Amino acid sequence: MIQKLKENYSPLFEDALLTEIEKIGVYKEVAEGEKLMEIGQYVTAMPLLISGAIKILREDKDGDELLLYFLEKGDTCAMTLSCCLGQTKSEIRAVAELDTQLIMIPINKMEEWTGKYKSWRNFVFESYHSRLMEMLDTIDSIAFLKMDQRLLKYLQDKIKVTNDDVIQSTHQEIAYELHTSRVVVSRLLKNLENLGKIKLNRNSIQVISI
Amino acid sequence: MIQKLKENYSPLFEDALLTEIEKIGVYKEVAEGEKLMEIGQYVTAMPLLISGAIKILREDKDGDELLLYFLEKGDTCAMTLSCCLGQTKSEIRAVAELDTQLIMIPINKMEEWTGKYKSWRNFVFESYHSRLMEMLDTIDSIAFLKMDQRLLKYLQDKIKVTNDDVIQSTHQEIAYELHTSRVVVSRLLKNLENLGKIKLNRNSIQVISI
DNA sequence: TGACTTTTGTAACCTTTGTTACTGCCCACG
DNA sequence: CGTGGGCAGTAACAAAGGTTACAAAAGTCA
Repeated sequence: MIQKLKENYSPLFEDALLTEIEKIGVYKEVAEGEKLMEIGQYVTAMPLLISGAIKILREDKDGDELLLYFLEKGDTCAMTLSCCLGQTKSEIRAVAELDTQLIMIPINKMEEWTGKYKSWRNFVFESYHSRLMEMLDTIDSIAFLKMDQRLLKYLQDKIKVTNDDVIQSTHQEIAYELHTSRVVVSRLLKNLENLGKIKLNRNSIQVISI
Repeated sequence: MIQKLKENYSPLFEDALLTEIEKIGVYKEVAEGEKLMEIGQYVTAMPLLISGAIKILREDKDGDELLLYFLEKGDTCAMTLSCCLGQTKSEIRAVAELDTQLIMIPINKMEEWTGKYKSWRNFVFESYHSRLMEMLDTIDSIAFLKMDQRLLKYLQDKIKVTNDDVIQSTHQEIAYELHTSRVVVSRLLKNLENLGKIKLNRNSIQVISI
């Protein structure tokens, strides 16, 4: 664990902090598709990502979903931070997008470390900053873009995060994450295929050039 | 200034911090409609709101606007915080919604105070939390609600922030903030009037019951 | 193989939202 | 007092996206 920790967080954290993380943090692996956090659940630990990716989803009262953003290695979940400190319930759902390795830090260390370690403080602020920027980006997409543009952006984000130009998703799954209907996604994907930007197959989409 | 500061932040901040703020902070008044921050501008100070309200707007590359949320007394701007620490440019526009009193803190104090004062740290985290929650709320609105619901929510937020059930806005101004067209706003407002929820007048909307 | 399920393609239609165009109204100001 | 500019009402139309329905293709499994 300490090995992987250092690979990802070593220039960032001072040694004393790394040692503390090693002592207190709990190493965990989650498989693709596994749920890490559900809406309304109490938050007891915050994750530091070592590898893989986690998608963060929002849901409204009718059960309609929307993908907010992805977390990748070196990231942590600002929502979790936020909820920890406020002792409130989670506002989001977190699902592993890939097989993921992470270290869980119990929340009671949060307050202590933010006082004690400057590097931790910077990390936490940096995380908040990143997440705010990602939320802004999400808002830009849903407010200013039409569905075809949003879909394109979705495909781009997906291949970036999985590092694979073949996307293993059904149209229905994409529709959920963009909060639209399967028929609309199929329609727009077919357009993209006709433009030669993608190649459609059952359960997968090969991205050619977008 | 110290008077007003204490009224709003006294239970929150320890005395030593209040004294520092008094020494270093710059008291400022901005009139309704005045611009406090423009997109792309560098951030050199963060505001602590004493009274009034500030609206935070996002703009896309075509100049289309969207209202993100309001800041009120006791609030500070997490975007500013965020930008300060990262030394980056502002991603948002800030405009006074009402006549507003605030104290500007130079950003170089940020890092120092977050290390030194626990109460400041909590305040900053609390601010990030609030702003993240407001961003989530904004996302919910634009992703899950139809325009009529969004308009209703807009009117509710507006009367809450101004503490006045008469809204002094033109349909065009509302259209900008919701990122839609004037005709659509007029249409939906007329519906609300027919339902007896509001009374329309030139340059103002009287909210009766929503 | 054959029955069944899941996924995708597509047409037809509806609703919501955006656009254009024109009208009348109110108000400020010369 | 009249005229010009900003504001609001409305109709007619266009475009985007959502819904329903159905069929075909692909996979699954007994």
